[in-house]
Amino acid sequence: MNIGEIAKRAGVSRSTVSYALSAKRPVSEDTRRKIQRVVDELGYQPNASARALANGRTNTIGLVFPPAGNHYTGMQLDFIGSVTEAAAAYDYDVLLSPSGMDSDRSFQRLLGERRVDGAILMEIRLEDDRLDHLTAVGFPSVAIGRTAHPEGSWWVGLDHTALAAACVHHLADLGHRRIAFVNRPGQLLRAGYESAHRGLEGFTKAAAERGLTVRTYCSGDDAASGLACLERILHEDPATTALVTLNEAALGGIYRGLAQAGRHVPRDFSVTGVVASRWAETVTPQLTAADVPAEEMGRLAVELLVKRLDHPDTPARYHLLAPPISLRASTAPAGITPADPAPDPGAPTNP
Amino acid sequence: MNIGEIAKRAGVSRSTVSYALSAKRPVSEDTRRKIQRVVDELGYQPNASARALANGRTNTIGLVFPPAGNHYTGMQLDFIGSVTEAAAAYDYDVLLSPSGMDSDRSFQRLLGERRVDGAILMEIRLEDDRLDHLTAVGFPSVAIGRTAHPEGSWWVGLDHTALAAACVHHLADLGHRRIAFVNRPGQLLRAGYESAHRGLEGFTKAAAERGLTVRTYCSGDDAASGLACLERILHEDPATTALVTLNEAALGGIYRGLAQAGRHVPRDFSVTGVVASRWAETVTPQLTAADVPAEEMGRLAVELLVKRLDHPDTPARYHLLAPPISLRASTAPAGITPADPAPDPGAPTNP
DNA sequence: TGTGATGATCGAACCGGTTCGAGTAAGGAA
DNA sequence: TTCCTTACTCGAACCGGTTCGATCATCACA
Repeated sequence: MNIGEIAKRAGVSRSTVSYALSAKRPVSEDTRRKIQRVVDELGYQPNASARALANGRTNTIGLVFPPAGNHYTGMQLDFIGSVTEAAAAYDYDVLLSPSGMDSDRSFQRLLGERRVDGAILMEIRLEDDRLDHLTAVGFPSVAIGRTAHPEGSWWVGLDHTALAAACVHHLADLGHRRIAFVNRPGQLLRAGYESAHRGLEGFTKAAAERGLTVRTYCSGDDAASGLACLERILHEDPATTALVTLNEAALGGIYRGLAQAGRHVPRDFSVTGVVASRWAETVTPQLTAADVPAEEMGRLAVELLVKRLDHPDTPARYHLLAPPISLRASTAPAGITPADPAPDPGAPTNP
Repeated sequence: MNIGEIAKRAGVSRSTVSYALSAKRPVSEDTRRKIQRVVDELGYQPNASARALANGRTNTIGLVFPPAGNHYTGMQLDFIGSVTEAAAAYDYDVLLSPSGMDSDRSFQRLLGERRVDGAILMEIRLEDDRLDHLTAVGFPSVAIGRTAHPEGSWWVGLDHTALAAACVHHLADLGHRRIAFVNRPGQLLRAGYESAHRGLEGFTKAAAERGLTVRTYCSGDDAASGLACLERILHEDPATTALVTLNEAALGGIYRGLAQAGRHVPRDFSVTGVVASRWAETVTPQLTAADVPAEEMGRLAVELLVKRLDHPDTPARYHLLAPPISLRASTAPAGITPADPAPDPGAPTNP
C-alpha cells in the first residue's frame, strides 16, 4: 500500500495525493475528499523511511544513556520515561542508544547513519568526548548535565554544587560536626562524571566554610556496596553523626548498615542527599533530600531539542535547576555529645 | 557524503561501491582497497533511511511499554535496559513507544509507518488488543508476558501462578494461617493485566489448598499507597501474620506501615512476593522473594524476535520461567498464638 | 585466430515518498 | 472573442541507497 496505489484508486497523480495529505499546496475540496476516502478505506500511512529519505528528517530523537556500571539507576528510568512521553507530544519517536563513548558503535550509528534528527545525552562527564564530537560536527543535541565548559551548548542540568552545599548547611544547622559524603562509584568519579565531581566539590567547600570534619567515600550503585561503605564510615570515624549521599541505589544499603550498627535514623544519625523523590519517599524513614526533578528535566530537554531543531540558528539555551531540600524524616538535631554540645538548631526540622 | 560521492572519488560506479561494502558480489581486491580508502578518509556511513527504503528493513525493533499509571516500575527499567543491550548485540536499535492500546497514535506509527521490523511488548493483558492486532496483520512481535490464549504466538513469560503459589506454600510451611495478598493497582487488575490476574489466581488457589484465611488487596504503584494498603490490612484483620506482594513499588510503604504498627519483620510479620532481585536486596530486611529475572527475560525476548525476523516461517516459540524463591530475611516461622500453635514447617522450602 | 567461459564493472530501474516547474481548464475583464 | 488570471493538477526529478541484467576485457582452449 504505497502512495501510488492510493493515487491510482483515487484517479489522481502521486503528487496530488502528497499535496492533499500534507496541505502544502491547495487541492480542490472534491479530490481531497476522494483521496481521503481511499486513504481511510485502506488505512494508508506513508512509509517513514521513504519520507525521511525525501525530506531529510527522521522525526526521531536519540536518547544516549550509557550503562553506568552494570545496571541502571531509578533516576535514569525517570529520564527515559519523561523524555519518551515529552517527545511523543511533539510527534517524535525516541531511539535508545546504550553508548558510553564517542567511539561507540551504537553512537556512530545514530549520527553517521542519520537515524535521528537530534540527540539527548545523559550521564554527562566534565570533559565529554561525545559532546565535543557533537559540537564539532554541529549535530543538534541537548545534554542532561553540564560539562566543565558549557558555554555555547544546550543543556539542562542540576546545580549539584549548590545542592550538596545545601545538604551540608542543613546538617550543620542541625548541629552536626562530623559528617560523611557518599558519592557515586569511584570509577565514575574518576571518569569525570559531572554529578559526582560537582557534588563532591559543593560538599567539600561548604563543609570547609562551616568548619566541619568530613570524610568522603565512593560507593557502588547497589545496596551491598552501600552497606559496605557505611561500615567503613563508622569504622573509620565512629563519631560521625550524619551523611550526605548522591547515590540513591546505595541508600537501601546505607540504611541497613545504620540499623545493623544500632544507629537510629534520625535520632542517632542523620541522612540526607540528592535523590529522586520517588526514592526519598520509598525508604523508611523518608529521606530529607533535594529532590531531583527528573520528569521536568526530561521534558525540558525535549523542549530545548525541539526548539533547536525547528530553529537551527537560535543561540544556545539551558536550564540550571536547583530544587529546594524537601524536609522529610531522616534528619534531626545532633545529639548532645561530650565534645560537642549541640547549638540551637533554630526552627524545628520537620513539619 | 553519499555513495555517489564515494564512487566519484574512487573512480568507480555507485553499484561497485555498494558491492564492495556489502560483499554481495565479488569485487577485485584493487578497487575494493581503493574504495575502502576513500570511505575511511571521508568517514562515510550509508544513510539508514535510504538503506531501509531500498531493502525493506529498518534494523530497528520497537519496544512498546505502556505507562502503567503515571510512572514506571523498576522492573520496567530492567526490561528496557536489557532489551536495548541485547538488541545492540544483534545490530538492532530500539525505538520506544509509550502506548497502551491498539488505537494509540504512537503504536500506529510504529506499525503503519514501518518504523520497525518487529516489536517487543511489555505489560501484557490476558486479552490484549495490541497483540491481537499484531497477530492479525502478521507483524513479527514477541510479548514479555502471556495472554489467556498464547498458543501460536511468541512470548517469554513468568509463571506468576506458580510463583504466587510458591510464596503461599512458603508461608504456610512456616505456619502462617492468615495471610494477605497485595496486588498491582486495581485499575490494572480490572484492565486484565496478566501478572495481576495470574498472581491472584495462584495465590487464591494455593491458599485454598492449604486451608488458609486470606484477604486480597490492590495497591497503587507507590510507597504512599503501599502504606495505606497495609493499614487497611491490619485494620480489617489484625491477626494477619504475613503477606505476599507482586507490587515492588508499594514495598517501601508496606515496610513502613509495618514499622509504624510496631510489627517487626520477620519476627512478628512475614513478607514475601515476586519482585526484581535488586529491590529485594535494597529493602531492610531483605525480601525473601521469587526474583524476577528481568535481564534474562529481555535478552530472551530479543533472541526470539531476531530468530523470528531471520526465519519468518519458524513455528512460534516461547519461554516460561519460574525462578525459585530466594530465601532472604523477611520471613520467619509464625509466632505461637493461642488459636494456632505453629505446626512443624517440615523440610526447608528451598534447596 | 576464433570461441566460450569467467570475473569485474557499469547503467538503469527501483524502493516510496516530496517538490519543482509546467500545463490545463475555468472564469472574469477588455 | 480574445487575453489574462487564478486554481488546480500532472509529470519528472530527486533523496541515497540496492540489485538486476548487460557489457567488456581477459584468458584458456580448440
